[in-house]
Amino acid sequence: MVEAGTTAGAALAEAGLGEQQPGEHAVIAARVNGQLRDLACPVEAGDVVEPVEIGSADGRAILRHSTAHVLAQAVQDINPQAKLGIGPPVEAGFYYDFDVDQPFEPDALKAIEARMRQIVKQGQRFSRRVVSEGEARSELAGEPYKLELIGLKGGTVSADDDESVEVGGSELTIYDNLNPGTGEVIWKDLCRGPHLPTTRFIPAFKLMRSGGAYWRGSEKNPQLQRIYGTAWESRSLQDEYLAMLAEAERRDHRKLGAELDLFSFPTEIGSGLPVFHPKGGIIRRVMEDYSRRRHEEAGYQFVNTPHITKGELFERSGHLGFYKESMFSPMDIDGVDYYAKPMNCPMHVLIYSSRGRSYRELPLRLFEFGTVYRYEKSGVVHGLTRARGFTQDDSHIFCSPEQLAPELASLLDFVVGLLRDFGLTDFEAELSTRPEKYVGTPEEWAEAEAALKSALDKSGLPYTVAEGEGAFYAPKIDVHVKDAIGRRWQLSTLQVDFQEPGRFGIEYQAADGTRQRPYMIHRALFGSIERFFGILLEHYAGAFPPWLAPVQVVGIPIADAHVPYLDKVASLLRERGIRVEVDASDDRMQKKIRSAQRQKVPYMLIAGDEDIAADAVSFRYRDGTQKNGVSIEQAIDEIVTAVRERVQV
RNA sequence: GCCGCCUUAGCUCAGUCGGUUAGAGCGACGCACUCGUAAUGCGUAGGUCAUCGGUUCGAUUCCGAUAGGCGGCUCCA
Repeated sequence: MVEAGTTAGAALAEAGLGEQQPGEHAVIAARVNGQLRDLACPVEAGDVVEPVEIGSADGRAILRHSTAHVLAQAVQDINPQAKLGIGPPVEAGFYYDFDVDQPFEPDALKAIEARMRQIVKQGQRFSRRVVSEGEARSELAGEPYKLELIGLKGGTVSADDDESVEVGGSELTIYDNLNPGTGEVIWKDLCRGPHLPTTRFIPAFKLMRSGGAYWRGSEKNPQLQRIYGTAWESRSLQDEYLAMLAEAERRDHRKLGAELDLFSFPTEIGSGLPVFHPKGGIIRRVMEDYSRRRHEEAGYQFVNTPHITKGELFERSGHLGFYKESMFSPMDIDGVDYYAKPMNCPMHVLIYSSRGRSYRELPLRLFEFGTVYRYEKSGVVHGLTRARGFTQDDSHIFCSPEQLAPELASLLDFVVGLLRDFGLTDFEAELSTRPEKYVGTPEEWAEAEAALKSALDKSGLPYTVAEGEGAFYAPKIDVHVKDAIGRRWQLSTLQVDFQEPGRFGIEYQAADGTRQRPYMIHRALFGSIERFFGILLEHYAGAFPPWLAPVQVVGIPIADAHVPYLDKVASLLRERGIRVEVDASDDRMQKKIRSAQRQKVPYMLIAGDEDIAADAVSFRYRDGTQKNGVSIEQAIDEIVTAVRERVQV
């Protein structure tokens, strides 16, 4: 509670709430009656004023937003012709869009960054000024995009849009950047604010990259040039962030895939169409085998369907109506259009309807590793995570209405259990509910959403609700995982479908003799095998746990004479199902260790005279530790157990 | 699909302001060495400088198109 006639900053200072000096813990803004405000904002008697530290979520957003202004000023300094788009804070940074004649080149970013450092050093003051629409229009006459935003104000711009940082408040405001000595206006921008007190409050920032971006996010609009940057409350936190990015680059599955000889994308085959090499093939086969076994145990029945089909099938399912753009062009077979399938579900529905079905058969769970082809636009193809041909671990479950809730609950349990077995531990779910455009009745939706929600509640998974984000035919649960370096990936999806059973007119005969329409649940667990493979590869940085490692053991002889002994150990391991190689090349032993280490082989078994004399081997693990003189029997047991238990070592 | 950048040996990368024999390291192969926990030495092979077209006396180098890749945007049923 404060007195009248002062500012938020002064009120906080008087109350001894935080340091208003540049630095890692600086108070850089205030929350006045719950609203974020500049420290220079006047306050009234009775207002509740709270400090906003630069390191808080709000504080970082303000820091990054202010840094975006510094970027824009620097760009216009260097190129006065540049027109301003928008410049909001985003996750871990900020961007600013510009309309420029020449796109930015890497060297240009360096020059802009240098100019930004000068501006930061100068300590320009951010000063807020309320303007009328007419004033704003005349002051910003040279900024066509800003004028467009002014025209939109109160129209389509919602508080969630990036554009709201320019015009999101209840009144139009311009922020002037003032010379700290003379008070002269150096630069100005239409902006909602709030901002840092001065540019000196920016402790660390860096420009990251540039690229094209459609004005207001629509490909119908002209393309602007966007510059991305990041900013942090301290140099060390920025360094940490940059180190995380470097680590992500080190783990890039496209890079590891080539280094470890797992898969490739031959140009001759086509963009987005991977081939798996023997080592990648082993990992993939182990993944599939394990998944297959678990599905069998859970009561799934395995089916197989072809890769191409008459267009009629996808007309009936609705895909050709809604998703034709994402399908490969048809091929003409005897005068009929055939398509590569983008989804497996219509074929599974046909298996269901191949004969009459009884309620006694439900829930009927059909499962297939079904390869699908989707025409992804050329600019979006990305390694294994966004391919044009990939294999879904796809399942469709047909059940009666009363089976829906329990089936969903056990499905969710099954999904998470299997993901855990692959070493993922951090899950989050998202429930997407009825969108504006939907099919079916509100009652059906409410029932399905309630079933999904109760499944989530039972699972104990943390989840968020995404209102209106469901597919037009179904609400859904998406399961997200966090990987070893904290990145979130969307994997599994569960959808309750009202649409397709009706389109195909499928039925079952109920206990009372009536014909009923089953519910259908779509469920992909890995999503796509390829994508999941890529995610696991990055999660483990290529160092797969023994059960998944393509080569589980490498035998390394001290000298050639020890090769036969290791061959004998290897054949014992092979009998136990272990994938083992003996390195009989004429490299020196140190080199062999280095090679095995670089291939991220979980176990190196080394043998020389001492080991042979003791009927033993010596372990070297991936972390460089060693265990010498282990009896052959114990060594085999240790390895076999680790593989069976699916532990990481 | 759109904007920008890139493509030289299996991989990572030098290099050529347009000039005749395009280099290195790693990897592969061969020979010697027979070694106790992350690179032994020597040698050999390997390139239509992505593809096609243009400019030029001459193009890996400059220009254009195509393919593929990378970073963004849009998209991701």
